[in-house]
Amino acid sequence: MKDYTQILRDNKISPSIQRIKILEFLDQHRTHPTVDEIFTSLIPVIPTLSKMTIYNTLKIFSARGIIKSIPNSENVGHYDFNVTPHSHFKCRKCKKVYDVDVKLGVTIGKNIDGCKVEEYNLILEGICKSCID
Amino acid sequence: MKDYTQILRDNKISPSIQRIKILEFLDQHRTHPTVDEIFTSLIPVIPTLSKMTIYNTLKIFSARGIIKSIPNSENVGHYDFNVTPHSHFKCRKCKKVYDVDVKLGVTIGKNIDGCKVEEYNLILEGICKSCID
DNA sequence: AAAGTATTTGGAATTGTTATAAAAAGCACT
DNA sequence: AGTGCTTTTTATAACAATTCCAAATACTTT
Repeated sequence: MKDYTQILRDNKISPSIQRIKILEFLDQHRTHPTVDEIFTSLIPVIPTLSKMTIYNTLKIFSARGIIKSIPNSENVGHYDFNVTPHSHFKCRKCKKVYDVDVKLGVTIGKNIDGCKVEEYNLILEGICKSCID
Repeated sequence: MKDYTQILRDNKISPSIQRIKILEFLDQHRTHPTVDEIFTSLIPVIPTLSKMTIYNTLKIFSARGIIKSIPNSENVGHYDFNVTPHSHFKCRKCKKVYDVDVKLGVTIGKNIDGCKVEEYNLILEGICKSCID
């Protein structure tokens, strides 16, 4: 079990129970949860939890680079504990999202067409292994 | 000037004035407009236009592959007339979005980890050429 | 012209997010 | 332990994007 309190302290974020639980949840659910999913999962643990706290917390975490929000086409925020460069494959059948590693013609920090790349997000869509069979 | 009526007919979509104008607008504004932007631009042209029509139309166009919606992190739909494989670079300073061409380790139709890739969206973020200077 | 189908429209409902201000919790100091 | 101060959480209201729905309009076919 990771020391989430320490992760927060390392990032100069005071480790409230809410923040610890949200971080723990994101670490243990790498399915890119939404605010709503986090809320319904944690409300039994912290019965007074408000969605506002989750929004605030996720914003702080993102700003500190502990997590990142991932772009999508459904107009709902999705969050990822995994901040190391990687890509996502979304299955159009089962709707699951997989982490994949794809070679890119760019790297963080490098330039392209004179533009400095600080981050990238690659989202692949199609039919996943288990749905093809 | 392109024949938007014909494009619609080719895709078995009956060419109403609303649909023609929306398609024309997307073709002539490659800045990935939102529903709101389309609405405020077209309301002088079609004074009775409703946003609902735009939502409907964009959904039909996307389903037919005439346009595509592009993923983002702001929870607002953005649409692109350009459906050929290409990537986007978003400047964190001026907020402009540029079309860029980046080499990918995947291609549409090919497989990765046993998954069939039907589409990809690569969004780069950073500082653009003109903002670096 | 009439009937039937497709499209558009306006308004209400829903959903995700943000703003705000009060309540609660945490902390330092005596 | 109690007072003041700051931070965090909470509930409520406001807001924005989207969807739902039913009526109105336009378009076809006869």
